[in-house]
Amino acid sequence: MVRQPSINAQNRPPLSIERIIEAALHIVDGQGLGRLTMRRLGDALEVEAMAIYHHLPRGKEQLLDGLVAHVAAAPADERGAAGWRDALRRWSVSYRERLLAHAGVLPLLVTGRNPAALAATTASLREILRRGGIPEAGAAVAAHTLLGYVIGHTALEVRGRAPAEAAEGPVDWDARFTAGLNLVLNAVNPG
Amino acid sequence: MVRQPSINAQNRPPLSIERIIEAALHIVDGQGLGRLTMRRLGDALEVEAMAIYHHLPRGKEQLLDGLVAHVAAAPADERGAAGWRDALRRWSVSYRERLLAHAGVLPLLVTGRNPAALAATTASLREILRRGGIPEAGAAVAAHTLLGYVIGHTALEVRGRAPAEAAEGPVDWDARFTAGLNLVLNAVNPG
DNA sequence: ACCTGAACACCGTTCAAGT
DNA sequence: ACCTGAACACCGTTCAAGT
Repeated sequence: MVRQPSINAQNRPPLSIERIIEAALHIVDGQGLGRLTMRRLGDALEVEAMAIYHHLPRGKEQLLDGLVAHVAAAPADERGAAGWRDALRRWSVSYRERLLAHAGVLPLLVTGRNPAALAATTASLREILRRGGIPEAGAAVAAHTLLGYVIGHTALEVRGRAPAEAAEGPVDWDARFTAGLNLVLNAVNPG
Repeated sequence: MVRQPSINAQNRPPLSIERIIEAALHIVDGQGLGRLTMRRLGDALEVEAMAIYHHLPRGKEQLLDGLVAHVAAAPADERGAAGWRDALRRWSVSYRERLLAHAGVLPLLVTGRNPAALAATTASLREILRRGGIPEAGAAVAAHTLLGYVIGHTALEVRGRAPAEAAEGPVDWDARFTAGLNLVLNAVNPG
């Protein structure tokens, strides 16, 4: 008699850290961070939850670290920038877009978790500033000021898009971000 | 025979929302957000966990909303400010101090949760700007730019204070914050 | 090497009951 | 009115076992 392997086991791509992170991000984007559980993640991957531990020995902590790395550390897009000032602008715009696209992981970003991921982000900003000839001390301040603004303003947007911004009417958040970005870019690089 | 009420029930201050929030904040500050559970909170209040629901019918959601309100919405200290520009500075410094003192609730701040709390915060900033004679449109941008910077930079600090900021040596975060704040304040109010 | 199944110690929350 | 105790449906994780 020919062996008949179990239906689910055949021709399935093997589990990998990449596929796990991808599936987790999909759950967070679609249902929120609170609904990301190991069991649900296992379901999404058509696997028992416990199989995940074989690839992420540190369990859920490692999973969340991976989400932070995936969202925060990937290089922001600055293609086609006209000079380094424009590169700063494009970098900020595309970094904000990614944060908004994965707003569910924002709470993980403001934790001590995975500090290396954000170090990589600031490093890429400092590289742009270095190209502009900004001295090292000023570049360190400029990078944190700009990144701080982008992250903080995005956080305000996430809260502001929720109902009941009593103080003012509905806000055009894209325009608001751009206006603030202009102020910060001018401050970081006057003249 | 004289009635003997149970030992625990006598002369205990009755549970109140204020005492509950206070105890919850104490747990978060001391042990982190992840260790704030209804059962542990009950222990801290010398009460069964289920008693808390009598005061917070919406349960843990309402508890977290209360933490956000307590940390984010309280007015920042600007006493003794020499003019409104100095008031903006003092406001920012004291708001950052409070965020750092309760860094464990930062993740709750970057959620859609309790948007009214942050609306109150921006309103207090706009009041200072109004006193400075800044026109309404500019004040709206300035308030979000400044608050965005303060929140975002504080988030960077929380991550940066964790080990392994590979790119640069140990950072003087107080000085870094002040330097960036100077840039932003200048941008928000040139001249 | 990779995955499963049962088990353990926890969660948040409901609900009937006590005082 | 305020709190308790038992119960329910879930968690993350360990560990022995399967293939």
